[in-house]
Amino acid sequence: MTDILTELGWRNLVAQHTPELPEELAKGSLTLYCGFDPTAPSLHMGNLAQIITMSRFQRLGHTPIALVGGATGMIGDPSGKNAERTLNTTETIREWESSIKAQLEPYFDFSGSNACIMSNNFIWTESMDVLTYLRDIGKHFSVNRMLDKESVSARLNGAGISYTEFSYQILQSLDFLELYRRHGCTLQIGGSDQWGNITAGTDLVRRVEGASVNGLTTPLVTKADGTKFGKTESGTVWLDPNLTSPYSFFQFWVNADDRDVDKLLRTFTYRTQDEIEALAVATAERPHAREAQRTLAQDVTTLVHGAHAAAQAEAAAAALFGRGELHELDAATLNAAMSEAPNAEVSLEGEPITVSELLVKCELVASNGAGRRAIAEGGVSVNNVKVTDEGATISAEDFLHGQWLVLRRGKKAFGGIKRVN
RNA sequence: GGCAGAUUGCCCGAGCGGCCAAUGGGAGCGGACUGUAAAUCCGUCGCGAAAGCUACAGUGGUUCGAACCCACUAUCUGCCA
Repeated sequence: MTDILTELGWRNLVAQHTPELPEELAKGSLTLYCGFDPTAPSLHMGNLAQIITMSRFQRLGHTPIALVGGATGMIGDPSGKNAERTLNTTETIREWESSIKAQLEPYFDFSGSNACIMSNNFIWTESMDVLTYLRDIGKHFSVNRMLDKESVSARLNGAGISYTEFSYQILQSLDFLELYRRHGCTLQIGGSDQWGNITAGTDLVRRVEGASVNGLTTPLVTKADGTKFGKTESGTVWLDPNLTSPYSFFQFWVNADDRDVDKLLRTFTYRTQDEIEALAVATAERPHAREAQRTLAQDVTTLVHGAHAAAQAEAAAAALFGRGELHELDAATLNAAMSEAPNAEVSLEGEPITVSELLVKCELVASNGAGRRAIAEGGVSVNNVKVTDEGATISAEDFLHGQWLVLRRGKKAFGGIKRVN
């Protein structure tokens, strides 16, 4: 069986690890954890990278603990933030907590000898009193060392930091200690921005329990063009299908830059080294075929949204971007494809409706004026036929199979208009 | 606490009584070129079909007329305590 460090190594997924980690791993399977704070209603791409990393450990026999940060999420991690965060209300956090817990579950195996454990740091912090916190935990932290952490020092030289956020590293360290005591957890993983918090935890466990525990971080996923990974023009790419549709999710991966696709395959898929190297060759030799991007999109969409949704998203993309005539699509395929794309319903009664109004309806443009402009620029087509008249209207005959109108803006943005009468 | 300065459209940043919906850059969007890529070039970029409307931190004022002048409020930044 491959060992995990070799596996993570060829995938370029190791940024840093504690020196004793290889030795510890050589002894056999261990229990590890990664925390997910409820700072939003859904997890996103950055979290997915950690989830997958953890599941790679589980596949190789280690026991993962998925920790929901019900407590830490109430404090706010200063790492990577240049200003104090606004605290969310307790009710909001409790809500996000449960949706994130549900979101994490499908990625892990909850049976067998190394079944995944779900936990929540709220369990051990909720009833802890201030004096216990200060005497039993706080006593082990040197403020001098806390100030040295990058996440804190950056803020001291900038916008400042509240005592609340300053304490974040203590709470996260407490998690490691509790998980060590409760489940024998000896490894924490996270993104490279978590290194400071992780080592704070290994220090605490050493001081309190005299035990040697480890940390490992993965490199932050970056993009070749310097923009932030996991974002599109319309914002964060979420794992929740209600926030980011499976179609958009699929498109996000299909559109990956050639320069990034190899790294993304290594990070986000379970493909073997041979497969990924073959895809890199394919990209170099036949870039227009986009085999690597297609594989990536297919794999990750299947992982997150299931095989059915992935197939639908791909079929929709094939229908919309394909060379084939839209008129030749059968009703079922068309219906499936259109349901995936942003769509709106329209009634043909009353005033004839203009194409630019329809563009607004399915949110392809921000305003009527922008719609007319887009048409004037030659960037709009209905059923793959370019619209030339700014004031163009549509009629019953335009609807494919009597029910769908395929709106396209530019090359990549599609929208469906469904006739309801 | 005192003194000085700042606050402009998604972001940065000009404008400093009429010619300002506001120069420039970035992002975004469209087109050409392509491979649902990158780079490049061109165009576009408050709302409205238009008349016009809403905007230059907020509120009030001066003026025929204000993003620009005045007062107060809020926030931020320096300098002095």
